[in-house]
Amino acid sequence: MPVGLEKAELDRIEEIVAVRRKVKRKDTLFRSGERFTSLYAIRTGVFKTQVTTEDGRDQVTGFQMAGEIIGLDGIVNNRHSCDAVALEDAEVCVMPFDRIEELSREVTALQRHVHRIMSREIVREHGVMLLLGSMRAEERLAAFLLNMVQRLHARGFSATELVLRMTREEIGSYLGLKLETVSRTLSKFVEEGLLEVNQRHVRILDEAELQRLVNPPACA
Amino acid sequence: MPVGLEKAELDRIEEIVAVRRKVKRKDTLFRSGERFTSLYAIRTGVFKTQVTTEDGRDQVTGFQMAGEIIGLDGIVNNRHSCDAVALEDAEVCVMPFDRIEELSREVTALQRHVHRIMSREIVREHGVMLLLGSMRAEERLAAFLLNMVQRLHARGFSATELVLRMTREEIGSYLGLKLETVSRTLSKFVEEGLLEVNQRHVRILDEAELQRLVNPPACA
DNA sequence: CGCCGCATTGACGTTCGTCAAGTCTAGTGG
DNA sequence: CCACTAGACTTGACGAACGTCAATGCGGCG
Repeated sequence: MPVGLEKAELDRIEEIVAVRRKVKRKDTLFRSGERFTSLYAIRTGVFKTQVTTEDGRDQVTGFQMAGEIIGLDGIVNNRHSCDAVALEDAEVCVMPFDRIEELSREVTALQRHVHRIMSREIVREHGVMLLLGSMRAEERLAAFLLNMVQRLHARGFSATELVLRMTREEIGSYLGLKLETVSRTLSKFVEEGLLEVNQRHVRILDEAELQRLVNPPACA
Repeated sequence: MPVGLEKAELDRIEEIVAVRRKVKRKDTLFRSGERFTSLYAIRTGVFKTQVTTEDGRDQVTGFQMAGEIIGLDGIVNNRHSCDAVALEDAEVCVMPFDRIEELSREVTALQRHVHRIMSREIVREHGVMLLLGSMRAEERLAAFLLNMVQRLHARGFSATELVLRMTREEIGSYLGLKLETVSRTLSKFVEEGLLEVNQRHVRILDEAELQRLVNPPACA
C-alpha cells in the first residue's frame, strides 16, 4: 500500500494496518450515519458502496475490490454518509484515521499517498458522472465491463474473463439503469458476439468493439 | 478559510494565499492535461468544471462559487483531469500545493481542513450520482435550484431569488438533460406557480413544493 | 440598428422503464 | 439424493419520459 521508504517509518505504518476485520457476505462494513473512525483497506472480497434517500431510493456509488480504500466519505462530518456492503465474504484492514493523520504529518510519502487516494476517488467519480450524464445504456455497460475486467487484470486475473459479484439490479443501480435494461443489453452484446454470458460469468470476445462503444471514434 | 489558530501559523497560511489571479469570463483557470501545481480558492465569480471525452461529449461536474476550492482532481497524477471555466469575471487565490502539504504537516488544523475539503467533494459527488442515476428531470432541476439558492443564501444573498450564471445547456450538462428539457421543465414550474423565471433570473415562490419534488414523502 | 447567442415551444422519434410471465440456479430440508 | 423454493435472471409487450429537429422569439452588444 505505501511506497518505498525507511524501516522505522514502515514499522509505524504497519502498526496502523495491524487490525483486521472480517465481513460476511451481505453484511455492512459501515452504514450511513454511523460514527467515522477509520478508513478501510480491502484485503479480500468485493464491496459496494451506496447512498440512500429518505424515500428509499438508493444509488450504488461504486464497487471496490482488493487494495482499494473505503470510508473517505466519513471524514467531513465524522459520520459516514453511505453504506459499505460486502458482496462476498471479505476481509479489511481497519486504519484509524487519527493515526493516519498523525503519521502522515511525519512521513511525507504517506501524506502524499493519502492525498492521491482522495484525489483519485474524486476523479473516478467525475468519470461516473460522465457515464451517468451523457452515455446510453450500451455505452454505460460496455464501460462498466471494461473497467471491471481491467481492474481485475491489474490484480492478476484474466484480461477477458470475469465473475460479477453483484446482481443485475446492483449493476443497474450503479449505471442508472433498471435491471431489465442491464439484462437486455447484455443479451444484445451476446447476440452481437461481443460477449459470452453465463449468469455472472462473463467472457469478453471483442474488447475492441466494446471500447469503440465507450468512445466512438471522433467523427471529424 | 482556515479555522481558529495561532498567529505565527496564520501568517504562514496567509503567505500561501497571497498570490491572486484574475480570470475573465469564458477563460479557463486550468484545462485537462495541464500540469497541476496549485489549488485555487475562489474569491469572486462562479466557475464550472467539466470533463470531456475524446469524441467531444462533455459533462459539467460542478459549479463552484466564492469560498470553494477547485483543482483537487489534479493531485493524483500531477495533471488536471478537467477544465475549470469562469462563468463570469472572477478572482482566485493561487495556493501552491507543495506549500499546502508542507504547512499541513505542521499545522494539524490545516491538515484536517484539507482532508475535510476533499472528503466533502467526494460526498457532494455521491449526491450528484444519486441525482443522475435515479431522479427524473423535475426532481433534478428542483434539487439543482434549491442547492444553488441555499449556497447563495449562505453567502449573504437572497434565500428566494437567484441569478443563474450558466446557460440552459450548462445546467443540462450538469443534470444529464438536454437544454430543451431544462427549458421545458422550468416553464412547467412557472405554470405550476413554483417559480418566476425571467431569463437567468429566478425567484422561488414555493420552496416547500420544490423540496417535496426532490424528496417525495416516504409513502409508507 | 442589426446581428448573434441564448431561450422557448411544438411535433415527432427513440430509449429506456414498467408490468408481467416464465426460466434457471443454488440452497434447503425431507 | 432429490424435490422444493426463493432469489436472480430473461424476455416480451407496452407506455412514458426525454431527446431530436426545427421554427421562432428575445435581449444584449457592437
